[in-house]
Amino acid sequence: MLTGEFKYSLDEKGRLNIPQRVRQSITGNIMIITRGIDKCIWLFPPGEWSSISKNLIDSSSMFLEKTRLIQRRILAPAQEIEMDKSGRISIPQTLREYAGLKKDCIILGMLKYVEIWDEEMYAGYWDENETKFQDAAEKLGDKITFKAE
Amino acid sequence: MLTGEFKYSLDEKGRLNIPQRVRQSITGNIMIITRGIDKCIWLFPPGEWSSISKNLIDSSSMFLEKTRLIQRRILAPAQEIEMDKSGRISIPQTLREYAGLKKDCIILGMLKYVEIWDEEMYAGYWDENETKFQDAAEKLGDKITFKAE
DNA sequence: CAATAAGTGGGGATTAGTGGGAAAAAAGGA
DNA sequence: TCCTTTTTTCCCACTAATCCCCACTTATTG
Repeated sequence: MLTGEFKYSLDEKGRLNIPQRVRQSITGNIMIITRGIDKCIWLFPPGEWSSISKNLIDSSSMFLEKTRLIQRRILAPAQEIEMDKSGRISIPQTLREYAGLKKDCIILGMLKYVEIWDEEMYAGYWDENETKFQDAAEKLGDKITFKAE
Repeated sequence: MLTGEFKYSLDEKGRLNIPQRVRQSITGNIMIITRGIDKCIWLFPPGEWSSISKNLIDSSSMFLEKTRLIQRRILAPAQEIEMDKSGRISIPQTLREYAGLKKDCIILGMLKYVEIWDEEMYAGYWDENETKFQDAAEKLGDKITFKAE
């Protein structure tokens, strides 16, 4: 899956175009859509999803609280969706509400999956988290450097 | 059983539609309905229910308190219900009260079973548990990663 | 600037979901 | 017991959502 940050709009019928650059790295026209962590939607190619969901299911009994939390939040909202011939998806209503999608959306290619944000929510996310990001970056400082050549 | 998160309303006659996506993964039109853990209702396909209920009964003696708790809470309230021709169910009154169902309901496909929540109660559940979920997710961080290639 | 690729909009058919009337069954009362 | 009243079930009709397809517009490339 490629990376990239794109801006597209939901049309009148609630369809969202997936950029060609992202689509070309997916085989077939099926994706798995689910709630992300933070107020965004996650889109997985079927293969990636099955390995993730298998990990989530493996350690699961409905009688454990932790299992129910994970299942309800990540696993349950997952649905297979199809991209139409021109590469658009329809986002299920509950997910649209969760992510607060109105019209303008930001689509993020995350190598193995895709995130969909409402544009304003995404701006809000960075307003709140820029500092945390700076800290996280600081901690990477020791590990990640350009090697002298 | 498929996953998916859906929003439907109880109608005037107290009927609730089960989404086509969920129905199509069930053979026949019979389901077992019972109290769930947390303020929701559980719906099982007959096959799943018989293995769960057998587990609950087998590993238990009525002389143990813990058994009686589980039996009264999960096993006893269970009833068979039928879906009508357009795929709706009528939810028994005691269960409706337990889950606080008013009008708008959230239906969660949980792979092996289905959960039914009152919409507001479900929102409340996440208000209370979002932090617990974030912790649980954070702990999964070690286990669930994309393998370097 | 022409040719091709990518993205957008919308009409019409089909399916899913909703509401409600009428028949059947159950409950209640004299 | 028999009649009335209420509840449940069954079915049909209407509405809304989804899907499928095609055509138009915009962007990209040589």
